[in-house]
Amino acid sequence: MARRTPRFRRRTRTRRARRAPRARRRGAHRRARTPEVASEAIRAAIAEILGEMGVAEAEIQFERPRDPTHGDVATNVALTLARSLKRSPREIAEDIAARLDVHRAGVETVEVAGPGFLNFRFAAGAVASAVAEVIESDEAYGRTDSGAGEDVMVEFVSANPTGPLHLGHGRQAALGDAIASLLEWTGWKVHREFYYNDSGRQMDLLALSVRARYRQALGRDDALPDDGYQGEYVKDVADGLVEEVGDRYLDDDSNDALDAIRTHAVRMLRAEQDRDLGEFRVRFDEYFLESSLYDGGLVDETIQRLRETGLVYEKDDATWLETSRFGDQKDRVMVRGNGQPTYFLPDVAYHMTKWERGYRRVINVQGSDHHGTVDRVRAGLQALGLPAGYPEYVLHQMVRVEKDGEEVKFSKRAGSGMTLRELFEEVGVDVTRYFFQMRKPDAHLLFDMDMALDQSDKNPVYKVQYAHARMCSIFRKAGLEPSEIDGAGADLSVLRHESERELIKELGDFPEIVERAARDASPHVVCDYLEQTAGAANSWYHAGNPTRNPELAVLTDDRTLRAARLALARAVQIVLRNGLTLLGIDAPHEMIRGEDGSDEESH
RNA sequence: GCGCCUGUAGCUCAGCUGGAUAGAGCAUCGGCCUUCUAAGCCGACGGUCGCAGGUUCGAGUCCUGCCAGGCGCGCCA
Repeated sequence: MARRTPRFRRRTRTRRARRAPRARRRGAHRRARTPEVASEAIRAAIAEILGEMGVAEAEIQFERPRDPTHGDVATNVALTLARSLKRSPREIAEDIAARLDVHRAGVETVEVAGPGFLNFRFAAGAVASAVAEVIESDEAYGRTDSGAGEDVMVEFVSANPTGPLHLGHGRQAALGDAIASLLEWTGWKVHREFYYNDSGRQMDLLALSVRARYRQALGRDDALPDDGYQGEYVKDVADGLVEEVGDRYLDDDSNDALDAIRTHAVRMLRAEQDRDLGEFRVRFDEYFLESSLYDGGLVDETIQRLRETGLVYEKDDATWLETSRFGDQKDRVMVRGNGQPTYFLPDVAYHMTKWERGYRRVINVQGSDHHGTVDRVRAGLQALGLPAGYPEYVLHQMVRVEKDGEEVKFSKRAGSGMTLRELFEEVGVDVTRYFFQMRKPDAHLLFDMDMALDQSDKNPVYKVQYAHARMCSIFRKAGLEPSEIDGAGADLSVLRHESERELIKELGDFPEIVERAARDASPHVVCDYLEQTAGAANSWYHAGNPTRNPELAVLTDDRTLRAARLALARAVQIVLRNGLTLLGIDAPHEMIRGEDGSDEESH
């Protein structure tokens, strides 16, 4: 299936990004920014009042209260000033509220609440302006330019070509791709890279395993090596070899023959991984081969450069690097007693190329079982003069699959855990991607097959997709293409029902959600947001049931309301679509229930 | 033994640089179909935030110690 996600190459500067300097934007808002203009007016008014009260400088933070009765936006500035002013926060808040010119601050009401919060409520028109902004920005809504076009590399998956991709790789593929997209959406120029460990002992073991299966396939009684690869796929690779070369290597134990077998195996397995990743809709800009480091002399060059630092020493026949000087728990061997380099050395050489290729920011997405290598690699790079925190790491915990309350463990084909393909063929690519993204990387992931196979709104993926499809169904009913709804002539201030206000404020949150998710490399933030927004959209949609509640229906006879509500539906559809697109998940115009558990969608 | 991650409702999880009565989904229970698709909506029930101290006007969030689980501690990758 081709990746339907449009690729936006141009970088867009939103109006908001242009208006607010980056530093202030980061600290200024907590949960929301709706609507920006209004918050800025309040900020200015409060700053002036604080000046009158003798406060030279104070950070005025806004947040969107969880409870709608607390208004549209609130600030805790009185609480933060309590200590320095030696007055109770409540008293300070009362003072500010009394001095505030409500009209000039652009709000309808201000209230002091709780321990000293100032709660503001906007006029309906101010809230609704977010709808116009969403529609106007369309595919660019949610994009910002805080990355300023700088280069960043995201390295992920990086599986050895020794077998099919398993679920850990799948989580990494989904996470890495989403993190890369988040960076693109926030103005970074992203390079997606996959590093292949195609040298070393595991490759030898693979070649020996294939050779054994190859000879078995030709009727010879041969045994797998002790630590050999057990999966069925090794037999497929061996069968492929038989097809290609017949019995050429049946009695040939030479290194040349083994090299040829290894090359064949790597080619086949890489092709299989590429197929799996392609169907999983993950693409890379570059595949970097470990073997190229050796071929290009970079491993030798790296050890040479390390020696020049004076941090290298010989002990027990091996060559060591003083990585403990840079925070590693102990020094590490670079070259073994037998003259072979350990994995550490090409790892350092590889990461050095990232720096030398110009990437001043690199994010490595890896399984947390590799966290032991983090300090080591960083130490090696620091020895060569690179900065201490380079590269950044996103380490994700393991995946567990449960079906009917029981853990699913085995895959005959892989000889171990379930493969990525087995999973997404059963539940669909959209569901698999979403489930891998909906938990923070730090957390263990329980993949609930029962929920994944459910095709109702209980399944969070479908809940979001249904909400999107519902908006599209309104457009169809109205006889309009989505793009025909531009909201231009609509009087949005008529959107004053509580469910509408809440929904609009949700939509206004999206750009900040994307910023935050990108900053924290946390796609799950987007998932949570989409589920919440989809829930608000579904509530609004159902509240407007034309039979039971005709006064809230979108397609009402009142032309003004109809135009405004169509615009809102359009804004909802845009935000849900943008969020899903960002996560690499389809935003179908119509949901069609599949017979076999796989979802079919029409567009 | 040392290091990293995790511990929040029956289950799966949010909770961003400490801020208002700790939130969501699932499950359970109770309402609601002449529909812009009920593949749904509305409501209720449910929590000593692992434990014990500390910092603070204020702690799920920060600090210390302990307990439990996962992962890692190789001249393996």
